[in-house]
Amino acid sequence: MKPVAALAREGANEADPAYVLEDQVGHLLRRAHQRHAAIFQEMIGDPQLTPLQFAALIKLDDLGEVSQNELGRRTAMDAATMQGVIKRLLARGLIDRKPDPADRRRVVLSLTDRGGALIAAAMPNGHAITDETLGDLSEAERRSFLSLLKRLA
Amino acid sequence: MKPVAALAREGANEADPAYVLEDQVGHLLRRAHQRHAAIFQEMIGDPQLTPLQFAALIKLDDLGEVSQNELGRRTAMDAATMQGVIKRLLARGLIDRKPDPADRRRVVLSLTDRGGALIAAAMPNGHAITDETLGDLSEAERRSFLSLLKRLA
DNA sequence: CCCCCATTGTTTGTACACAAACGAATTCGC
DNA sequence: GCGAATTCGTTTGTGTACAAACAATGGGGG
Repeated sequence: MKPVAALAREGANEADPAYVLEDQVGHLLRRAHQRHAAIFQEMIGDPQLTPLQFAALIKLDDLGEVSQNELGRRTAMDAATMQGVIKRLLARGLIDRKPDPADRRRVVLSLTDRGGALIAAAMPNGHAITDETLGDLSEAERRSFLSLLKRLA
Repeated sequence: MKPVAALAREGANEADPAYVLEDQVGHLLRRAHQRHAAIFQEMIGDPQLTPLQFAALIKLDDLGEVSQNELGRRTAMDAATMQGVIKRLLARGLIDRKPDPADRRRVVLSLTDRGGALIAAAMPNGHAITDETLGDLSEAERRSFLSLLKRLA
């Protein structure tokens, strides 16, 4: 069968643009994200630590004590995803968890000493990962790219 | 405990840059990708069709008959991920699958009529999704962003 | 011709990602 | 106060994403 894309280009409406997978934002975002994840895993220094876990630890360090949902909002993870991340961080003793006396629905999360030590050690790697991900872009290109990317995110 | 980030800023090395999660490429890529996935699901027109499945169908239409691994390479999916995608497309009767007579390790994939009809119907939505994802960027900004993003992917 | 090596597709295990539904607790409107 | 709506954390189910190990097949070099 002849490609639909080709048929469309021959069809009545000559304005039908071709759909080239490699040019679609979604596909490019997915690939760039994949590449970043690979770089992260290679450079973060702790094979068990994932990008989401690192993000959660960083934000926890930033905020001090927070509830689980609040931390999820700050790191752009939904509540169900947060479950798994928190479970694994607890299992490794990187965070603590206690009930909130003022609101019995909530749990309060905080960084343990181990967690603090881990992010202190990993933070330079985090910068290196960002640098490596940006690849061969110049300083001006990096600023421009990040500023545009922020408007999409 | 005081944030490690703050400690670093007070520490011996004043050049230690702050690690602001919201400014990291990885985090922004992840959020942009999430947003795109949400837009895709809302606008593609078929609630069952995912971005990966659509990409596989498009590439299959493009290439005609291909092996599973080859299709995976062209769509940036690894072999294990491809398994699941192919299984679901087969279950919906959107693609066909037959052994390659010339190489008994391979299976040859091809689009069914149903699959062809689906992508013909969905392709305009695909363009609309790309447009929506790019949001309020101007034409010049879109070109610039896509060109930079390609260099990262 | 045969052994080594690469490739193909599969399975298993771990980790995101989100919808949907849930019970429990809190807050808000009146 | 008090009933409705909201929020919190959890579970289940589906779908990426990839490492690692596997059997079967194919190709190439000696």
